[in-house]
Amino acid sequence: MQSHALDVFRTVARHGSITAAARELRYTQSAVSRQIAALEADLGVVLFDRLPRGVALTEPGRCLLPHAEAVLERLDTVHRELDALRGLGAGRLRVGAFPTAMAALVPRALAAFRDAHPQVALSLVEGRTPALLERLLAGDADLAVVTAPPDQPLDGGRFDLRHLLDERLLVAVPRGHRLARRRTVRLAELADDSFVTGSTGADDPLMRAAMPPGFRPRIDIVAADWTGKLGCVAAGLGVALVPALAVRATPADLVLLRLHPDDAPVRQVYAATVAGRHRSPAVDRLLDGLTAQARAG
Amino acid sequence: MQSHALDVFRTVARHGSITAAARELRYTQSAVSRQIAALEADLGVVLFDRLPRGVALTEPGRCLLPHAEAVLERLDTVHRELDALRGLGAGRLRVGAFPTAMAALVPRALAAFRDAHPQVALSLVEGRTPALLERLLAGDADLAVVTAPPDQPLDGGRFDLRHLLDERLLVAVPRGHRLARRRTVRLAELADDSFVTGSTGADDPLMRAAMPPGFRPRIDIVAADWTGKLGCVAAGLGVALVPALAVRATPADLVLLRLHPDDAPVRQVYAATVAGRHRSPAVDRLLDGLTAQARAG
DNA sequence: TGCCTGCCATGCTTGCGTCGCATGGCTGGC
DNA sequence: GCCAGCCATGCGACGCAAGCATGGCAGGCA
Repeated sequence: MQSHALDVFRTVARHGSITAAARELRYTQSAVSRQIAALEADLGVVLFDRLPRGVALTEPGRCLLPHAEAVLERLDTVHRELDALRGLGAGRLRVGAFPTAMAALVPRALAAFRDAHPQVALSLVEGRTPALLERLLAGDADLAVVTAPPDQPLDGGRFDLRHLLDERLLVAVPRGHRLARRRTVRLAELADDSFVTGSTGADDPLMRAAMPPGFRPRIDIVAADWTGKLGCVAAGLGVALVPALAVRATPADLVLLRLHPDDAPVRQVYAATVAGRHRSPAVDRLLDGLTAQARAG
Repeated sequence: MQSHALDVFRTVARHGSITAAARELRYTQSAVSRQIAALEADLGVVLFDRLPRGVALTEPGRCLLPHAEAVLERLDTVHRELDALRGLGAGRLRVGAFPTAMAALVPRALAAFRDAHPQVALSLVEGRTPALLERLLAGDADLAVVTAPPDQPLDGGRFDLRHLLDERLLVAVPRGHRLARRRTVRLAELADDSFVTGSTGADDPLMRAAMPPGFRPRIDIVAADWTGKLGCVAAGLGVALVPALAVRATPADLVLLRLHPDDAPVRQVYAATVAGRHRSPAVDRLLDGLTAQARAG
């Protein structure tokens, strides 16, 4: 006896008509009639009385119906559970992350994910938050690790946002710098220092986020990546604002100072997916991994 | 997906070997191999890792196994319950009967049936023949004990009619009545007697059935049930026509006389089911019980 | 190292099962 | 009486299931 026959039986019972069930199931009436007859022969009972207009469940038919429904429901559960497992046994996971999240947080979470689910193909794209969100909406990414300065909150309606952490800004100064012994420093105390940034002036997101009104830093050096920036700082060519996420270990030739809370609004870091879209088990699993990684620091 | 495949899957999982499962299931190894492969293709997951010596359940395979067992167990339950229905181990039997058949014939047959098949749930509804037949057609009753006067034969085409007995009419007279010593009496001999009936005159089905043309009985007393009617007769207030079925025992203060065959057309009593409809074993068994009870008088 | 056995996968072939189309029979409504 | 609705069934085509035969791989033993 096959579960398909039980589905047909259930549909006929619901409609009280072989012809109507055949219509719904996209069969001819004759095929359904024969399927019911075969099921009756298999079970050795008559399941329906054939009336002039339709069919009526017999006692054995009434006995079978709840069982049929239970079996079909169970098989639905099977399919759902295997779908969930399948999502982690194969497939792809396309991730985007903003630059400083790519220093440690995201790579570590991805490495753990790959250890657990080696069959899932991973890809990681770096970008700035606005571009990453576009990728999400376009379906080119499954998940993006993004950040938002306090003055530019993310659109909570179009995205599901999982808060990962609040990111602090640090100041990198060379070990011999006059402020090297401090723990916390104010921006005003750096007014005479040259800043090493990723881009010139107001274009740099870090500088813009940290900039109180009227403060105009001197920028003599622009370096694209953190190796270059921190190298310049260590050589005494200037100081730099550094997101905590970008620091995997404190280099021996640098000192990292905290910015005073009044000078450095805290950036919030989220893992974003598109609201209302099916989320694969892999995405769910990576979300959990990122959350754990953020907690572990 | 068919339940047979689940049984094969379960057997392979138990043995940890396709070849051993094939042996138990009386298939070749190749057939079982292909059935597992088909199930895997159907579900979109790998259920077994193929080892040099046998097979091992994968994660999806381990997920499916308890579900497979539950579905197969459920289907076993289906088979058992339907077997029980087929063999009278369960189910319901809904019976209807016309009033005088409920005095002794039908209750006795039902009592015997319940003694033999206590798991079958019984219900009994009293009604007049036309209403009972409607209940049959509507599927609200499985069997009805009905009667038909000779001038109103039942529709033999829509119903299967099992003839149970021909019901005779008797005359109840008080023990001191002038005709009490007789065995048989003619209606004309009762012309001067007052009749006790269930309703006035021509409305009473018994009076109408027994009434020869031109015979106009005097009706002084109307009593609804047989206790009342026979009580009045015993008290000498009149005589009454009594269906043989209504008499469970001859009361000590009454004499029951037969009506002469020319005066009393015999009513036929049938057990009716709907023609062309599946008849459950319970119905068949009750038909036999009613027949036996009718013969036993 | 070579041979043998165990075990699963797969090609080829045959018979069975399923289903569409066409048709027949019955019932109920107009 | 005719028509429509509805279920059952014959015929034929196609797909599926399973046996036989064979291939490939791994492990054990002489």
